[in-house]
Amino acid sequence: MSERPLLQPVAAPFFEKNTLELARTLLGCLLVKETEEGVAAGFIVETEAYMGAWDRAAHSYGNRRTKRTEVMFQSPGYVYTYQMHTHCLVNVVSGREDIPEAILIRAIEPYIGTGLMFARRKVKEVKQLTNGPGKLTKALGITMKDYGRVFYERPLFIAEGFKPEQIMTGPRIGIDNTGEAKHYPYRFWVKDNPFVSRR
DNA sequence: CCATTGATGGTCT
DNA sequence: GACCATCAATGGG
Repeated sequence: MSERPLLQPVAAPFFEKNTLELARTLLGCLLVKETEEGVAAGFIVETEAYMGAWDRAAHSYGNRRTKRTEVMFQSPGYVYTYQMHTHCLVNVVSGREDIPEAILIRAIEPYIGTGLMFARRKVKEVKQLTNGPGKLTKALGITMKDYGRVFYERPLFIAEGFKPEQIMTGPRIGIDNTGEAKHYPYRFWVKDNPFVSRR
């Protein structure tokens, strides 16, 4: 009998894809966080691509390099966390080194550690646990301390999941003041999944 | 069910 | 001091 752990991180080359392709590929994959409290994981069901230097909605627009965006210039697979108001949001760094692209994880479907998620979120309905980018980080225990980790190693990693039947595409959420970029169809989600943040 | 609004704190100029 | 890749509470249909 195999004693291999149930959840195994993907290998680093998994992230070596065109950013828009990776944003689609991440749908259905597991996002896993291991802490002292236990393991929590969910299937990614909604993502948004941020296309770096020429995308006005990206933090790295114009190759802007600051303490916050620094990790976006790393090789693909790095963890980019940043704070929005009182919430921590998590991104997968994409694009080769010095190409500052990233993919925001906007929603997951709880799979493992639902009890732990409820303890962290204090909501009543399962749906409310992880149907938004600030909600899922709190449910999984992802914080600014995860900035600069890599998604192909523990304790915060991507693992294989399911293959979505149908993927939907549309404009990104909450980026009204970015001119042309507002209309780019860089948001991806699993069709009819109840945990997608908006329909 | 949906739309609106106020609270919120770190980052960057 | 402005700007947000948000959330939860509220009030109406």
